[in-house]
Amino acid sequence: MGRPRQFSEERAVDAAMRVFWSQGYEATSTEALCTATGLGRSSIYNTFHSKHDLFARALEHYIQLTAESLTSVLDGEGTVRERLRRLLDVIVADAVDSGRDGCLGVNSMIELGPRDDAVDAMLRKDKEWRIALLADAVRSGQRDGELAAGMDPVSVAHFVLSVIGGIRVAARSGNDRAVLQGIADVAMAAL
Amino acid sequence: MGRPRQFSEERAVDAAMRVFWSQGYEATSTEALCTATGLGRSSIYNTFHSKHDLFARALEHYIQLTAESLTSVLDGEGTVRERLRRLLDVIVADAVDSGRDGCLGVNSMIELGPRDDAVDAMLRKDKEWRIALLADAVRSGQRDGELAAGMDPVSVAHFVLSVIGGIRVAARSGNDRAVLQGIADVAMAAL
DNA sequence: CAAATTTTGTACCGTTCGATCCAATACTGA
DNA sequence: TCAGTATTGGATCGAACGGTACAAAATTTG
Repeated sequence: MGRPRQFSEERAVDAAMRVFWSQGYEATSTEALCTATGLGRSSIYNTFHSKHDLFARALEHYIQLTAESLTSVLDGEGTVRERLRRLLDVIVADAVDSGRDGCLGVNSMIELGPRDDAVDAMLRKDKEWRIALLADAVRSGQRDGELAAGMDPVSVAHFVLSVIGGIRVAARSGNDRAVLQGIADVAMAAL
Repeated sequence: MGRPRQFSEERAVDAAMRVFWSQGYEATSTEALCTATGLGRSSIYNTFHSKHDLFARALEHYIQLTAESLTSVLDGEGTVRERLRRLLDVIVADAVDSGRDGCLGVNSMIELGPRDDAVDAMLRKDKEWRIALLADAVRSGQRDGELAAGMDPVSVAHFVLSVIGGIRVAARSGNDRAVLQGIADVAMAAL
């Protein structure tokens, strides 16, 4: 009962995510969120309670999107090395697509991680999950004799995540596709 | 002539650098800068003209410090591979020392790069300089037959910078020394 | 010593921030 | 049809922001 909503909550979260992504948390005003989502202040506060809560929703949405992308690549066809290669290619392609926005996860960890426990916990949990997924892939590649057995799978997982982070920072620094692709190429030589 | 300063400009810039480093630009209030530097508002604005200008000074100071560190490692003893290894070790050690502060350069590029031309230009110029230095080192290693000749030196340079960025992001994400060291170890396998 | 000059501390400026209040609006269910 | 309920737009809140004005204080120079 009551007056029905004139907007889609999911669409609003998605629009908010994009603004936070390109401008950062502090630099995004509530008015900017109103313009981007098309909602009025009342609707935003009535639905999401605060700027911080809306940001958490947006970040969760982003984490879910990228998680799906990661699993779909790692569950794909081919050897583990081929799949890791494809993972980096996807990262490069995404980085080129999103221009200088970089990665919302990395951006948020840097801007808010050290002083926002809620955000920190979300990103930490997601990171642990990705490390486990990558480490599993590495272990399976090592079992098949396809990846060097001497390396610690968890370290390799951290390395891959670190290279991904580095590529996204490089993208936000304005490097072009060739540079990002070159980084991915060299990184693959380590595996 | 006139009343003499009661503070050291250099010390003030250094103190400001540390606050910006750990809190970020937007999240650092002018009052926080007063407390950290020990100066009053008047002294800050009389000397540095604006928060943004003070930040530029602080960032320049940081860039200079890290540039000195980079040259001192790359100009050191040993093979190129040994020096690159030592470079990553220094990065890891610094990252552990500065705790979750990460790298002011990376932090600033992410927070301000896309919307602050002055900051963007400073960081871009510094990056180009570091790429050139690293690429030179790689080329010299390749001439001596000590590094694989097949790789593009500039790509390798970007890779190293990217790994450094990744390590610093990982540090700001709260990873401990063992994780950071593991990333450096795997990265060295690519060279 | 006094005029000139610069720094310093304090009070304050206008603006913008995130957030709230409230009446008008648009629905549901009895 | 109308009481009840939730959403909406608009006005507005107090706090905090970056920055300024101004006079007292502390020097140098003549």
